[in-house]
Amino acid sequence: MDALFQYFKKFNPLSKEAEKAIADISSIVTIKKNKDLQPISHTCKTIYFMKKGVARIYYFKDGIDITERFFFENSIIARVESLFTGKPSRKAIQILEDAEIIAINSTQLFKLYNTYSEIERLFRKIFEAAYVETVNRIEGMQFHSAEERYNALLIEDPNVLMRVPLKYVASFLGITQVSLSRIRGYR
Amino acid sequence: MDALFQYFKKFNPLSKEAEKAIADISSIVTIKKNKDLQPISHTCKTIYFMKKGVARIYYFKDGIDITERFFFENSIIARVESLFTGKPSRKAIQILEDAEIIAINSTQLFKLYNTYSEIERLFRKIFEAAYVETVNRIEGMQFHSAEERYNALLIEDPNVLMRVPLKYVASFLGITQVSLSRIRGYR
DNA sequence: TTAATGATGCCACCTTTGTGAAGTAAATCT
DNA sequence: AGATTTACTTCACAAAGGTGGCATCATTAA
Repeated sequence: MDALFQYFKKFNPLSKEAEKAIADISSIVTIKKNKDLQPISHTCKTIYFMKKGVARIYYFKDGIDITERFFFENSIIARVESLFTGKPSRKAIQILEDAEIIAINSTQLFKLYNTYSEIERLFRKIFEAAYVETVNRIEGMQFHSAEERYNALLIEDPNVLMRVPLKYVASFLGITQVSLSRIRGYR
Repeated sequence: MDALFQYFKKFNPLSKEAEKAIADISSIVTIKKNKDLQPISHTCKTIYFMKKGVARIYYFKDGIDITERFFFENSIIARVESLFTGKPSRKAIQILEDAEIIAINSTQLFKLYNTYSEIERLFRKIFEAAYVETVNRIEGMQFHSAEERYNALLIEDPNVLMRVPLKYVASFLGITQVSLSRIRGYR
């Protein structure tokens, strides 16, 4: 649980009581490669913290598997389009490397917001930062060729290319596996 | 100011005092078409509410003007990648139709978060909703042809095509003006 | 260990989109 | 109103990326 509180400190330090309140509504999940942590069409009621392992959020568009994004150690995993709307998600979370994950019950967490405004503030800041990342990603997608997007990934997040099958990387970049292979071939 | 509080009600109703506190740090701006409400490379310290008019966020990539998104009546305008990080923004806000805008001083607003947790909650919810919209937009960009993206825009946000010059729509869709013209030609 | 499956790379061919150039229409400015 | 700029469209050509097929190598399962 310590890794989680260390992570929180970067956003908003918590009192001991607040940490305990979060610990009380959390549990540790270990899950094997290729399993779905959460399946498609379930409503997201859990916020996850990746202690160890790799995961991705994916969905199907016209029958094709598309990766929305990847998650590595020390990051928060959530399908926000379900978590914040209460609607079922069309997306699933899949484990790509045997993982150890902390699961926080979001229904209870949101109740804690009423008692501990420091917790509400913490998660406000966490999701503000995630929002900024997402806005920046749109910029990357809007006017760059596949090759430029690949090279950017190579520099900014080499983890992805070392720990994740290329077929998932391709759809993440918005291209087919063939195009990705072609681009990598340019060397 | 009333339009703003009406808008807030959809997210988190405020007490009269909280409304007054926000009114005290806000001002009304009227600004003409084609003017920049905020220029590139300024750090964003204002959250805007569009009462009347149209605006866009844009930036330059390799010397080319790219539109990130549009804003119409009854929406919050902010360059979050600057607002939430304190860094200067590479983006500007430009007015596309004579506008009447409410400007909220964000430095003072963030201070109000300490006194009025209802205000912190309100803006948490506003930006959570904006975050969800942004995540959904990535989905639209990841695996659709330019023609599909155009048709989706035609259905979901016809305002854009009726009130905004096509050259701005093109870069918003991630294509050139020539491609957009070609697609529209298919009729 | 062998079979089966999955991941990757590569080829030929075709479709979509970008580029540069040019023309027309509409808006804006004295 | 006339001049100038801006918006939009079109064309011919080039480049990028998708499709279907197939070969190879690595991983997993029996």
